[in-house]
Amino acid sequence: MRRQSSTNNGNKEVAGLKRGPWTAEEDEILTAYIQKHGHGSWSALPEKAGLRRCGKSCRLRWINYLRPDIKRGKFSLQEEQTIIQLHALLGNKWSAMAAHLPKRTDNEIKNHWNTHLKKRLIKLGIDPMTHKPHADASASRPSGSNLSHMAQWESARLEAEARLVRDSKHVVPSPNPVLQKNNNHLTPDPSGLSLRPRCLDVLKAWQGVVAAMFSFPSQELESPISTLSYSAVGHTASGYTDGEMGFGALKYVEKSKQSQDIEETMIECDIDAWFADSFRIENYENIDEGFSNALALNVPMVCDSVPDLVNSSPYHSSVF
DNA sequence: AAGCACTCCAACCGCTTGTGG
DNA sequence: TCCACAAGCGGTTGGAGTGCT
Repeated sequence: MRRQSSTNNGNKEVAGLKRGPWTAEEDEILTAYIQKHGHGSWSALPEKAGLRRCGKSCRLRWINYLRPDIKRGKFSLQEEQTIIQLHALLGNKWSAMAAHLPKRTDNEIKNHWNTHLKKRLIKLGIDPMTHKPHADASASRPSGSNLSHMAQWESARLEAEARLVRDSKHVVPSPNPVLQKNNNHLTPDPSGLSLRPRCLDVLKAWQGVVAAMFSFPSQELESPISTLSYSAVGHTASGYTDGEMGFGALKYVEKSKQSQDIEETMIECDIDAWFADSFRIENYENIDEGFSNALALNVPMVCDSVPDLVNSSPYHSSVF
């Protein structure tokens, strides 16, 4: 099943090192060793643990498969929504996205994007890279206006990433020795057990922008498949009254459990409808500009405020 | 049942980045 | 500053699984 390079013999051994699929026995050995000793130096681990694998392979196996805090299986609707939002903001920064999706690995998110979400967007005529309708992209020569928006967007993104890098250097050292060495990285700790890195609060900015875009009456917002209904609250024409980029300007009201259950079933059956509903063409042109503005307004970039996007508040965004 | 086409994802590779001497 | 090594990251792909004819 596994990839075979031209320089090896598939699942056979090269220089005494085994490659290819992991056996249950190998998994057991690796898991037992890490649980007892921690991974320490990955390059030294295989020999210490008695595995005939390279350290890199052990690391990948642990991070992407064996870690006890990994959630496996089907992605929920909320998770998919989050991934799409994050991808629109971050691009192919899978590890950064994984930091916002608890218990999901960058590899898993990447795979899900490439095999499911990307295809659905394409199917709906949305460019998965720009997150804009293909009607715009198909022109292949963006208008001056679009170029301007794209430039603003990219500029804002680069600025945000630079800020992220700066902020990440001030992470409080973790008491976990495993974390200390890597505490200035964007990714979760290698053992994947505790650290949620300081990270860009991009989603909050995004949600603020989206909230601003969808300031029309609630019935227009409501997706036929949404599990929530929204109502504009405290949102004035001149700005936001709650002091947080309009993020709190929309309140969502949970429907009855019964109707929620029914609609969750509908979601399973009509995911494409959700996509279509989520990407209203008429509003798309404003997203990039709005996000730039959000950054210009100095939206607080405190990661801790979004510690757990999926679990803490499933439906932040009025888009979704 | 057999053959084919397609999907999905675990695992690899190569490059980049961080760290220590 | 330079170099070597380790770790992290994103892109890619082989092959098992599944569905269709």
